[in-house]
Amino acid sequence: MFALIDCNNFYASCERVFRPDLNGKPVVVLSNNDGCVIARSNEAKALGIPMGAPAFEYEKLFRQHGVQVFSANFALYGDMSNRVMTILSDYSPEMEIYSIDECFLKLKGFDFFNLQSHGEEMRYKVTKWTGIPISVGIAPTKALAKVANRIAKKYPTETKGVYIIDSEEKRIKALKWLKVEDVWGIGRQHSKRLNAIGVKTAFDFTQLDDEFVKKQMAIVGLRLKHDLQGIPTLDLEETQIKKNIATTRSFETNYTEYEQLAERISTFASSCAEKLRKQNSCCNSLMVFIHTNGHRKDLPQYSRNIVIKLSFPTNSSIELTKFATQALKRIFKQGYAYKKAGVIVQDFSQADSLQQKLFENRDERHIPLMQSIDKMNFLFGQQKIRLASQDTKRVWKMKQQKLSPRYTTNLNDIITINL
DNA sequence: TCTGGGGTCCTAGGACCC
DNA sequence: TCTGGGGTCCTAGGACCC
Repeated sequence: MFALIDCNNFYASCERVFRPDLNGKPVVVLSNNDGCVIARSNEAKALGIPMGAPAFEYEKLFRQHGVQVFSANFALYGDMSNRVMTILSDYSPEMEIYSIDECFLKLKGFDFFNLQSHGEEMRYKVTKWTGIPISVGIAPTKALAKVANRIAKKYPTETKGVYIIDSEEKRIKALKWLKVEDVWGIGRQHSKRLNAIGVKTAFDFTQLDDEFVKKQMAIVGLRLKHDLQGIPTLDLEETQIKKNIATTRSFETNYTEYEQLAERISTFASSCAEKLRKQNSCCNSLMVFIHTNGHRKDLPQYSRNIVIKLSFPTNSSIELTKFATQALKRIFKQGYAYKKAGVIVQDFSQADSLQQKLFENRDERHIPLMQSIDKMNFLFGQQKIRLASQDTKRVWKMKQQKLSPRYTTNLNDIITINL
């Protein structure tokens, strides 16, 4: 059996942990730059605020209904996630952290366990120790565990937040209840096509012919179908090491000058380098992209990306910044109002087993230098040591008007309790 | 005026090899 | 008029996830 544990309205719940006065009130969390709604409490969902809603379009509604609005506080959410995952890791030796607020547990050898009470205990302990409410779905396959989780979340009182699919009757009942567009792995495109041929529920989907599913949705779709039929096809995935690393941002205002973009690109490249070093990888290729604001039909549009093959694998901030700046030079065009840019590094090799090249002009001195920088930044706070090409005067700022304190990661922000 | 940021996997098709 | 048969590797683009 697999368990899928999912935090309810995760970001909104994190904000509430330290603001219990917000319980029962509508809460939304916005994306970077306070752009879109990326998390909603149940009360906010009930007001009809959709996922991804542009904040400026909903300002009036927020005010009318006293919706509590927060800027994304990823320092807080990341730390809360670690706490939740650490607790859950005690409930099975095999765990896959699927996203910031979700994990799978493999319950192999749990035949003599009462899974219902096992799930209820997880739920009790996580809520008690972190303040985050969770839902638990348990089933013979991952895709069915996802379905079970949905039921647990939808009917918290009836299920006590834990639902188990452990019989054929329950499986069929659950699949007939679930709309095909809500199935994990079936997105907008596929559900449109499926709906068109009369496939409305997850159950309808499992009744389709294998060949047909494979033709329409490739091998991924077929695996999903089998998993939903109760034939375990998807197993826990262990990959911890990322295959791509990106740092990209939208700007609060438009940038028109090369120098402004060059500073951003330098910062993004050195952030990618830092993330590479964290997972002990070097990259062999790098992409830089810039584009104007696609929503502004009144402005001339320009969008380009460029991929640079590096002559040697590296994770040095200095090297990557140099390559990224060269790349930017080749795609930058004067006369446009740029709104977004980013750096993506790809094609990794392991940092400690690099292939030596005959004409490699890699500077070995960067290795201890980067180690020292990382160490100092860890000790003295993020970004204390930066490259001169980065924003040393802290000119650049993200729009974050409703940022909550970093309650759990910054001593200055720790809460005070008056007894 | 204001519209996020990060990932994964798969497939088709082109370029190339012998 | 007729023009083989088998591979590999790479990339762009599509679909999906949270």
